[in-house]
Amino acid sequence: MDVSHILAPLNDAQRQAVTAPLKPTLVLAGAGSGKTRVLTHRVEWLVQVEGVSPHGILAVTFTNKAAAEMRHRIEQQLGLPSAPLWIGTFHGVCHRLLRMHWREAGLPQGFQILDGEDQQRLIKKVIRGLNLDDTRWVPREVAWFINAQKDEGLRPRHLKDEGDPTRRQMIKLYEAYEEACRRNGVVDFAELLLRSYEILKDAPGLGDHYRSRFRHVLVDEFQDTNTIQYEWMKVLVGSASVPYVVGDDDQSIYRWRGARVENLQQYRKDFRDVQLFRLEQNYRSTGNILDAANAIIGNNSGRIGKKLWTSEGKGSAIRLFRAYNERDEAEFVVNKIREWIAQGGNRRDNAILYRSNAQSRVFEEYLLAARIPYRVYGGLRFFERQEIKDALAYLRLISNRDDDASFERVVNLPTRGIGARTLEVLRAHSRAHSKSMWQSAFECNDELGTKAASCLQAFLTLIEKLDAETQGLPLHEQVDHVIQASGLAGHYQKEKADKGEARLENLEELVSAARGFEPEDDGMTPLMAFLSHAVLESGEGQAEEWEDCVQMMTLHSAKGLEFPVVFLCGLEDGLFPHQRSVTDMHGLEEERRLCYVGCTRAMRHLYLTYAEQRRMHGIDSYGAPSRFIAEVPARLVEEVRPKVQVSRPAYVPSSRPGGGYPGSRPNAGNGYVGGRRFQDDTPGSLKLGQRVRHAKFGDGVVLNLEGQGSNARVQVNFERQGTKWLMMGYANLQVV
DNA sequence: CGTGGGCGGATTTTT
DNA sequence: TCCGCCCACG
Repeated sequence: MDVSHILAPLNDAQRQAVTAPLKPTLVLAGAGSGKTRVLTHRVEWLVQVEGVSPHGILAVTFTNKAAAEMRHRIEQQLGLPSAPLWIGTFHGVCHRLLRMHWREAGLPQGFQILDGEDQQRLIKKVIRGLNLDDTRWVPREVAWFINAQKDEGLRPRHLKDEGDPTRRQMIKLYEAYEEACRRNGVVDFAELLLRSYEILKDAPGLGDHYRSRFRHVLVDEFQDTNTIQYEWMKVLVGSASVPYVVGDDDQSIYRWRGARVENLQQYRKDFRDVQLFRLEQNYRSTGNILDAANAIIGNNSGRIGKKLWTSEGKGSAIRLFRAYNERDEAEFVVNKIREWIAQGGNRRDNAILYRSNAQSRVFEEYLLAARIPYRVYGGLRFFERQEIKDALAYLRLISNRDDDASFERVVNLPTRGIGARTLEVLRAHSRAHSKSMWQSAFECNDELGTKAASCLQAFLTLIEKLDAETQGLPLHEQVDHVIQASGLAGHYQKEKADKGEARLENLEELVSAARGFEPEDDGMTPLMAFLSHAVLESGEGQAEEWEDCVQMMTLHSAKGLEFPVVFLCGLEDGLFPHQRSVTDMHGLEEERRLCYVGCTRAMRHLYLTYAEQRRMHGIDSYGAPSRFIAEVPARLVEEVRPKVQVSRPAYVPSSRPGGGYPGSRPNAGNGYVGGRRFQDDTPGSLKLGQRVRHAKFGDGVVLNLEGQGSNARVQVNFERQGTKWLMMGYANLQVV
């Protein structure tokens, strides 16, 4: 058989991985090394060369995007529909299993899925139901606890309070929450995995069935798997199937939400004789960028080990910009983007990456002022919008009357005279009798006033009516009818002009989404399938405009993407690495991986920027440059300072007093210090080298002075706090 | 029942 | 500083 078309587009390492013998495999795939290509070609290889039936292949990813991409590429390569293959996210695949085996899973046939927000609402309800103070028992934290347990595969019965009263209460809340979910016929995201794992493990015959069906299980982004995902995979692979996992320990950035890089190593122990392949040739970035990334990540311990290289050239230097403050930083970035566009580049070639969302605002302001279109990733997604969730709540109530979250959401939307008092009665009743709000609504009439009772009955009738009226209609007409007849459309029509209009447009968009929705085979009604789809795939870019925009996002959301020009911003200790991550080594190393991820997004140009002063949460802070800056070899870095005419070389040898930054490794020797213009008219009585005292920062030595009058600034190397720029007017420095 | 002002809290995010 | 939530008022 001629297999050249499978192998031709691959480099040597990729070819080894694609054609690997049929036994447990680990492909260590560096950033930009053609990971997806290897996965899809492996599938092709299995089918066309090894004669594996597509029916026997399962491929799992983390995001819908990755799953869609994989499906698309496999269809293209194989030239046939990928339907017989199971390709999906962990959650998607587990969901499918639970739909098919709802009986074994002990779920109602029409069970629905809670998204994070729904989950938190329900938890809040549970907290209040137990008469607990929800400032002491914060729903967010309780949700965190519960999810963390589920991610570890733990049920309340597995947990011990260890004599800790807080923990004991948390466990009780977990139990009560499980009970509430059962009553409402809902499952949260973590539950999809855990429940699915449990039935594969315990339901008679089920595990065997799937183990003999899926002889090949491929897992993408393996470094992001958490405990339950790994256990799930193991139970599915069993002893006879062939696992093929692809990942990169250096790109593990989700430890904080339960991901365990150790799973890579664990995998090598749990499966005997795992063959390891390394993909190290990078097709994305220039040599300098890779050298920088390699150097940074080299400071981490316990890596499996990998070094990216490219056959292309070195490319331009990595540009470092020291800004006075966050506005200066934004101005610099926007100017560089302007230049790029002026030279004929696309706006979308530019990505502004930052550690935390709060940083985006300043960039937005400057881009707005410069009239450069931009797009901020990670806002509310389509199916998470208020009006969409309202409409979905009606639809969910139609499919499952016991869904309390949905009930409470729309029972009085639009206003129909059902107030807090009425709801309190219902809640009390449903708590006391372990019934859903819907059931309680039928049984509470004598506990309510006649008016309240009749309003409530009207709502119940409305839902029944909507259900009856939409029976047999095509999905999009069902959606449309519910939006209209529930009064939602009218409600939003009344809202203030542009806001209400936007909401109505979104509701129309929801109808279009329903029109374009193609339900899968499984025994679900189209409506149920659509509702699950809405939760599981919250609709990144539902109404995505194909506009040429500057891209802005956190480092986390940048993973997997690439851009010709990358601005890695806010490189200050405390911000990146984040204050809350530097206390332990694991945290710091994860921040470093994040930095590595950021750098490796860049194809041609990488800018690193930091601000000496940054206003955040209304307070000015002075952060030292990120320690990661010092980890980039000096020979790769070129300092940019467009605001000041540099009349002397930017590099000042270490003879300079206090050179280097606190937190940087000794002898990192980067040439980014110095070079600032000295003023002839030194403000006040301060002189270079002068010892001064600051109320907060303590004693230090004046390194640099610049500006005049109210703009005068002084750089001081404090003994304890390191080097900082201060405004002369506010610093109130005393000469020692 | 809806809104406005006061209060507290503010990494990172997918499903 | 800014956003979201809660409560008090109209």
